[in-house]
Amino acid sequence: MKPALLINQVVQKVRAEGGRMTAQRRVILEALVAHPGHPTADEIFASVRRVDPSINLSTVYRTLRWLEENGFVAPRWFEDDHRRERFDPLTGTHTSGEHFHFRCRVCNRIIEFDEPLLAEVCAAFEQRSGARVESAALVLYGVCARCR
Amino acid sequence: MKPALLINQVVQKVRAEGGRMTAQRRVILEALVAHPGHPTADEIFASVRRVDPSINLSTVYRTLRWLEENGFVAPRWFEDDHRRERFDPLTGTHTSGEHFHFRCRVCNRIIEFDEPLLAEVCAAFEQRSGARVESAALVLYGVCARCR
DNA sequence: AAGATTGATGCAAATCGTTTGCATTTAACT
DNA sequence: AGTTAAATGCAAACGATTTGCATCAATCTT
Ligand SMILES: [Mn+2]
Ligand SMILES: [Mn+2]
Ligand SMILES: [Zn+2]
Ligand SMILES: [Zn+2]
Repeated sequence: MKPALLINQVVQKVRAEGGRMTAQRRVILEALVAHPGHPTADEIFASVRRVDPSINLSTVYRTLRWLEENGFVAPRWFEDDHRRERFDPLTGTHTSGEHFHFRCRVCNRIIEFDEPLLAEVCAAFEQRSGARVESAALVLYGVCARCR
Repeated sequence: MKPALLINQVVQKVRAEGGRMTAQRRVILEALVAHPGHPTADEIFASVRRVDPSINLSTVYRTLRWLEENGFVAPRWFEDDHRRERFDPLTGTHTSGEHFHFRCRVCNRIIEFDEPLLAEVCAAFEQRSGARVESAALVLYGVCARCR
């Protein structure tokens, strides 16, 4: 999905809800999709401020929450600063399905990956425990290829 | 590892560091190992308060941090209240190695499990990406057998 | 056993990321 | 252009955790 398409989708959803497409929402959305990796609210805030210096951090949060509730971004937490929420635009290669993350302890880069084996892990647990597994969060930590 | 043994180990480590084994530390440690699941700081606080009503929450935190730094408990976060830290006493069946968690969305129970397949998931990612994987956090979410 | 030493405690205040209430602005409808 | 209510900016509140500091008490010294 191209960024432009994403914006159109968002416009559509906003209208469908009787909402309004404001300049702030547009700018935040652009900053989000332009951002590599998984930015925090204040990374987006800093980025957006360069375009519109009068924008407020609470607007950034409100917009991100709205995007989250409407399935455009997913919230993520990683063990090192587990307290700071990160936002994962569901617009890249991994749009639709689940995907997983590797975080480099040296450069903090996050690498996304998919892994069919994980479905088997879930299936094995379901069978063993009798539970129904609905979603899975997997984060690997280590040192990325570049940092070795 | 039996709770009593754990306490001895802690005493040993405390002394080795020139620290002091206080009544508070003992009570907190007992509350922690007695607690099923993965308690939060204020669950432990509440539990400890019944034994020693004059104990302070900051003492609970300081003790938990010390236990964490010394490898007696591991910090955990789960997606629903991701902001509240939970403490995992490394004293049960899964003491030494990594283990993983399933969290029931209905009763919030946490089930621990181990899964050899996960080593393969890591190996596959290492090979594909050139990264070195040092640890993995996997949490499954769904509905447990009891709640279905 | 009493005193000295200093690590740990209790308390209150600070911190930090995020949320909320409210007066004001403004997008979208008429 | 005028009306309506959704969204904004601002400041204050929030909740979990941390910190500074005076006091207490576990362990060491005598
Ligand atoms: Mn991602
Ligand atoms: Mn556990
Ligand atoms: Zn790296
Ligand atoms: Zn359940």
